[in-house]
Amino acid sequence: MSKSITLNMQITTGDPRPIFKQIVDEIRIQIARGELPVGAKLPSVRGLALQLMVNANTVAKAYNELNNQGLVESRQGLGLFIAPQRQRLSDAEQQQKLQQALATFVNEVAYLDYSKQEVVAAVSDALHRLETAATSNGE
Amino acid sequence: MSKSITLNMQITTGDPRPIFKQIVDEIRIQIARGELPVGAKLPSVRGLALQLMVNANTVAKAYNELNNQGLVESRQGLGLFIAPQRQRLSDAEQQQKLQQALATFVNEVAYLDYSKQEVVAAVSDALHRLETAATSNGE
Amino acid sequence: MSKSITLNMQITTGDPRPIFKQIVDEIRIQIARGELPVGAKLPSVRGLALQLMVNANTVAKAYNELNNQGLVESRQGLGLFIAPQRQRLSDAEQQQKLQQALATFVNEVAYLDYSKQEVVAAVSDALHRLETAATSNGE
Amino acid sequence: MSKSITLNMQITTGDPRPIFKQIVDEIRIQIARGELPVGAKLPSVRGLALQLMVNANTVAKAYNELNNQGLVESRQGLGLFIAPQRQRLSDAEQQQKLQQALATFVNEVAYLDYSKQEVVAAVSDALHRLETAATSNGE
DNA sequence: GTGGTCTAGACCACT
DNA sequence: GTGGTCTAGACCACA
Repeated sequence: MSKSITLNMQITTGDPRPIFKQIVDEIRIQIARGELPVGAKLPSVRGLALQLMVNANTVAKAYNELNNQGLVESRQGLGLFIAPQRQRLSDAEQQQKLQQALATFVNEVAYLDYSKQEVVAAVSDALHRLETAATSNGE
Repeated sequence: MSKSITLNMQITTGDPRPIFKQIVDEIRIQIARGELPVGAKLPSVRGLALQLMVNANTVAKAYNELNNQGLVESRQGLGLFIAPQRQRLSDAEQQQKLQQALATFVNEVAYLDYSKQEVVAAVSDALHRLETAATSNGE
Repeated sequence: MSKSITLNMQITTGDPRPIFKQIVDEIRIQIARGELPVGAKLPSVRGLALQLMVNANTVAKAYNELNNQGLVESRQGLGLFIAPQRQRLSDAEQQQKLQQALATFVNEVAYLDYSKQEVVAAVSDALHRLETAATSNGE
Repeated sequence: MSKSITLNMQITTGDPRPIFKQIVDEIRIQIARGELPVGAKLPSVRGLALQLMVNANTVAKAYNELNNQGLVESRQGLGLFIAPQRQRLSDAEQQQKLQQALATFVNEVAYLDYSKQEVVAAVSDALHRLETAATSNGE
């Protein structure tokens, strides 16, 4: 029996994203960072639901989403496991996702009293914080 | 009687933003760019609803939002007008909006296969395009 | 206000497919046949749930699936609409789906006492029946 | 004591079929091909479980299924043996199995961009490959 | 024990 | 009224 990884994450109630999306995003990021190695077993639906104090269906929905995206694969009766890489998103899709996120962001920020430089700097900062977060709490 | 400005915009159905938000954003941006001068009269709710082919309630909601934010002001029985500048958003509020948008953006982009540099460059580009768009189609 | 199309379909309890999958498949087939024209409005979640005597969440799950696959797009507060075509599945994906279905089928049939000819004839028949079903009840 | 045959097979994790079904199918096919002669002794539950690296209960379930279908028979304390032919499935049952498999297959393929001819050809191919596979690796 | 499906009923944002 | 999300609790197939 292979033991599940423990996910360290938590739900933010102030977050505009629905709970299941927060879970999806967090796991996706941890996979991208390499914190969740291929073949690792995710916590059980019920287990993660308990940990996050969320309904099991909500976790199941998140897991289902990850499954659809090919990031994770379920083995019947055993659980969910991090899937081997294979091209997870085509270049075109990635490009589209980026443009999409970019548009939303710019629309949200355009009318604020910040100069282009200030905004770019803020983005750079935020990305930097994200990268270093991995090393600081990962171990 | 002062004639209403004609708003130069259109609704995108593929857009993840709700319709009323698209309207709010567009007007906000046009104000920020100076395309809508202080004191200018906005189209009537019904007029804009017709022009954009959306429900009148939706336009009303957008106008209401703009009113709450102090960007426009209603004069009894006359319509909505672009409000004079005065500090429209406190520094704290601006800061919060930026952080909020930043978080959403980063969450959306983190797991894509782009380097920090690429993302920052893309943001810079997008902001640049926005600025120059103002001068090119503004007149 | 655009009126919804009425879907003529029904849930089969003997079917090994879960209910939501039956709904997805049926709508997918009707789209493929051209019975549901681009831009047509699907029945509301609650409406179809009533019609099929199924829980609303189940219909919602089916609609969600169709949405993910890009066959349908939701307009906030208005409903679900048949999406314009754009390449819905890459050739490689289609090929893979076919091979997948083929494998399952062959595995199910291989040990039965039918000759290759009989099986092929049966498949041909089944496909033929499917095609003609469109014209007979579609109008 | 008669020595068990060694089964020539392996479990595929990507396969949508549950593991026990993969075992059942594989053995069924090998019987149909005549690779497993009547009276031959199957590996023990534990033995096959070890070989395939799956849970013993899973193998037991597969064996149980084969037993129910009359393809194998257990001799008290000796093990499982390939049963003599006698009519293993009634015509009606065979017919039903075929129709069932057909329906699933057609539902899966109907909305793909393949012509009837292409699908039929693909089926014919797949069946052909199956038959020839028997002679090539059977010895 | 695992995930997957379904029901019932509630709340929310948007139109 | 529309879809989307969440909770609670049930049942099923699989390992």
